[in-house]
Amino acid sequence: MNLKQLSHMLSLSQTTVSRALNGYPEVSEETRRRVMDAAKRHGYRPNPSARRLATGKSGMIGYVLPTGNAVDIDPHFVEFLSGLGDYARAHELDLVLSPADADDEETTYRRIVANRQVDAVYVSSPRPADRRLALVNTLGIPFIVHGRSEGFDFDYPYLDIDNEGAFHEAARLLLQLGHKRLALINGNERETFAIHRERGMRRALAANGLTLGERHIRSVAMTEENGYRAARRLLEENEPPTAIVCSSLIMALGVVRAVRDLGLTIPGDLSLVAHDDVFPWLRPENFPVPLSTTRSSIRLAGARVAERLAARISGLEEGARGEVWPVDLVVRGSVAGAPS
Amino acid sequence: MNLKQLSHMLSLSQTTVSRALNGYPEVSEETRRRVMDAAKRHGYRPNPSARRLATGKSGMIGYVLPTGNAVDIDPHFVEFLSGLGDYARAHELDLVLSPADADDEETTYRRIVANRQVDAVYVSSPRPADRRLALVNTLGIPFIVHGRSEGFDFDYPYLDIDNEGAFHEAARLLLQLGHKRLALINGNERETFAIHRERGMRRALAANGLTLGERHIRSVAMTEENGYRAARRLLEENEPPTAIVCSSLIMALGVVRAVRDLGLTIPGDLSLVAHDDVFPWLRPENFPVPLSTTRSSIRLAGARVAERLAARISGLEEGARGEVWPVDLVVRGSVAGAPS
DNA sequence: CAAATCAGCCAAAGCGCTTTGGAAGCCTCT
DNA sequence: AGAGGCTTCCAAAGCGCTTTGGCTGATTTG
Repeated sequence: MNLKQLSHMLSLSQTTVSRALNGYPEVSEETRRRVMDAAKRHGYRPNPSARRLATGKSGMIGYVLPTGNAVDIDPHFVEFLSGLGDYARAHELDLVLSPADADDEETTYRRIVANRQVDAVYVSSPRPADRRLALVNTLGIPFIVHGRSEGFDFDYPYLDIDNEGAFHEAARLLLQLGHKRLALINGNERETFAIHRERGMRRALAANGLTLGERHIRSVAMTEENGYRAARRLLEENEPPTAIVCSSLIMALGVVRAVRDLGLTIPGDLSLVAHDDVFPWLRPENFPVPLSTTRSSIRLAGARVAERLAARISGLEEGARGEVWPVDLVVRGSVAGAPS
Repeated sequence: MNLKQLSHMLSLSQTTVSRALNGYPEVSEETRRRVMDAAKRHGYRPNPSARRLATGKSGMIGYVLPTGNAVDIDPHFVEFLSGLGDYARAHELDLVLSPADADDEETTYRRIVANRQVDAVYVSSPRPADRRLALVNTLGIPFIVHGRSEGFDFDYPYLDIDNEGAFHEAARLLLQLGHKRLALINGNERETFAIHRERGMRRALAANGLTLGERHIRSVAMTEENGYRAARRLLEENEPPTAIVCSSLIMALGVVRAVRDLGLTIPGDLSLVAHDDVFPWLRPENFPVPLSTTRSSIRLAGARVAERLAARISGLEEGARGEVWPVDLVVRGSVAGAPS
């Protein structure tokens, strides 16, 4: 059932039917009703390919997926996706994943924009002065950044959580408990979120006249193994930290294992706080010692990004609005006063 | 730069240029070379929307993503996706995720097929007599199932691992070590993979004149918490199992925690084997006691599914070919002889 | 009362590609 | 020399939508 057939049944022109369906004003209310009715009854659905060719709009949002042998998509992605899907489902938006060589995403961005394959894109895990942002900004496709970049002379729309504030609060709590030697096990130091977290922690320390020594900060990919290694290195030093803040629950698993291996205890010998993106399959309250966390649901962020993308596509949202979500600090058993 | 302009520059018809580019025989080699050359030089890329409208082919593969508030996409998905991306990138295939209400995926399947949005789809986590299979089979779109279903009167193309064989081997090993009371912590019992695993284990037990009691099998969603709860229930019984086989590494985390909480040890009091889908962020060799596993890379499966989908789209693969991958049994420190 | 306005509809021209149904030119064969 | 067969190209008809530029008849305006 296509437009031609439908308009023929109604003894109307394709023009009128099309306009009736798309809510244009130059069609009488009665006619519109007739058309809408017939369309529903016959299950008419405009062919998206044809519509796309005519309008250039695809009804899909895009994401350039970095891939490669050495590239692992991390599990945060799937939670974000869940949220995105929650919103997209309700609005019949589809998501297009365009796999790209992790070393050359630019070509792929250019392709999907030139081909008008998607109406908008989102960019995630940005770095300072991330070239992808500059690119999508000049390409002129609606976009939203999940996270933030820095060092640009233009503004851009984003959704981020207050990573600096979160880690500032976490560190402040530990300091109040009397800890003097804090350490940070961070994510990839080239990503902005990691920079912000470090900054928040340094700020808290500075306020107490302390600093974060070079040796007390580790930046690694967020795996259990890396968490373990980082923790061992830290804890086997001369003056080991009495508190660790850690950028992910998965790394925290490794930290807990290291602590055990060394015959230490949490929170007796070490206080631990980790960031929790709220995975359904791994919860901080179920750690051997319930884990204190800075918590922010990445899934909710996904839904919000989808919502804003939809708004930008339809012109409801404009400009470079940035949105920063506060982060909860949830205190559980893994923190205690500094050992004397 | 579109076809019209290009053909104009070359003083050729659009027909000829199109045919030259698409490798049709009715064009002289010299002309083809000229055309190819000019196309490359001017960076001509056919507009996919137009091509799609004309041919009905989209160059994309589809996946219907079940969503909903109570629905969690599990982290296996992202690993599978990585593999799929690895292949798709090299072949300029895009992936379309169509979020659907988890209770009604059918509507979405019908939509993407009717709209010709994708050239092929894959279906994952099938259940016995899964309606999605019957649907895509009758809808006539090329597809591949990741996993298997059962109870149909038709065959279908799939890629699966030998879940039954894997768990049979795992159980056999434990039996050889003298264990008599085995337990299974399985995934959702309604999915075929879980059924196969249970079957494999029962077969090994039966060969030794043993059975898997109702109380010694748990089927739950694969989270750390569920692993913990299942293990506690099992281990707090009168005659607790001396060995557990577990369907995922994430649940195994919970099992390990339960064992610790109860003051037991691995492998002294309990031998443990788990299935490992090969996550980069959580490795069995890094468990407190290195974990024995049945191992199969879900990422490689993703790449293979993409490859076969591409083959089916281009007509290179036909029929209902099923492919079953063997699973490695990797023995590490978490298994030992049964306690006396 | 003629002119101007307006609501409501339509025919046709795109969008950029593929594919059908020739046609021209050149050989070969009888 | 004419018929038949290749090779190589082309014009034009789609694919199914949106949108431009009218056209008609009824209503308002000066």
